Amino acid sequence: MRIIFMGTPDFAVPVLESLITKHTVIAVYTQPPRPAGKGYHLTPSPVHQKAESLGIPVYTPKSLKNEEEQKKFAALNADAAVVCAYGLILPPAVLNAPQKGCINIHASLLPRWRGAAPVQRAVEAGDSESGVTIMQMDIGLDTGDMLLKKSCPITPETTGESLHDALSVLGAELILKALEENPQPQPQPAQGVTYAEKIQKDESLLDWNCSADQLAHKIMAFYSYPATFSFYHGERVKILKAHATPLSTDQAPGTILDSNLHIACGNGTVLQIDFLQRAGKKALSTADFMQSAFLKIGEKFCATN
RNA sequence: CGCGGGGUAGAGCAGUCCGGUAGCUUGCCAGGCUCAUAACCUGGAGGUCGUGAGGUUCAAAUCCCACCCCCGCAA
Repeated sequence: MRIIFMGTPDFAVPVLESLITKHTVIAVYTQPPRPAGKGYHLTPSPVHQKAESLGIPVYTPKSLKNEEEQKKFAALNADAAVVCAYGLILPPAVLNAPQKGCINIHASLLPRWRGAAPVQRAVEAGDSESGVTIMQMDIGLDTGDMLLKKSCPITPETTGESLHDALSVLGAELILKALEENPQPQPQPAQGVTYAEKIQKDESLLDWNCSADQLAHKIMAFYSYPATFSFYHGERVKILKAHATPLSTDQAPGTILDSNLHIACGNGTVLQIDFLQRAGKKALSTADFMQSAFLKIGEKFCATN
């Protein structure tokens, strides 16, 4: 089939790679290059870079709301458009242009976690499974009829990053299957709808009054990006990985209980930090980190500097 | 030219301002002791101090120059 691919971040790259093995990708739509990285240089998106290296024409409109872009899109005369974490809203004129419409790869088991950050929200909520849904796009936010679905377990070791990578691969497989098998579209259930809000910057700051379970979920969900953090003697420390323990304590939340970095949390629960990083330093395991005398037992992490 | 921190033993760091024997903690090896709450004692191995037959100097981890790499913020 002649396919237009629309995607932007790393997550979408395996999907593009997968598509070109069975189909003709006639154009790639992606977000315009943005300033990024230490030098603040304009950086093309991961999908942009991959498409260029594959010699596929790349389009980077700021919006698809104007008629001119919509005509350009329609003129490509595609059989279908595959959309994966593109980052722009598709107006009806675009949704209806390809013969088979626009097909979306969404990183959750819909209708749970519609929206921007389904991967992190699933881990943060402590879900025991996540997955990928292939759906026929309609005007709503991730409300289209479902074509295929496949689940993937979430364990205490699952991070936002590891789930992201797993679902990315899963999505790349499923989209081929969907295009090949033409499954019957099924409406999403009305029950069980939740929305995955975009991750806000201030969410990364840990509140030690939460339970160890909640904190562990959030810490793992936010790894490796944007990563959670706390303050210790005014210095910013990223808490990268942790797990809840069955222990309990009467120490104040945030207190460092021992050299294994057991930390007192809300309601006397205890969290163990496994992986952390000082500002400007490398990320270290707890064992390595504690070789320096930086953190002292009995002192505490704070939510402010 | 967005702002900033860093590269010294396997790991984590001090030393750099103010040049003068390469230090600390931990890990590792050997021996001792016989121990809970990071066990302890003694001994030992282990380093081109990111790179440059660079510059300055009697002397450079330290001062100057160029380059490479890692990371925090911000996006």
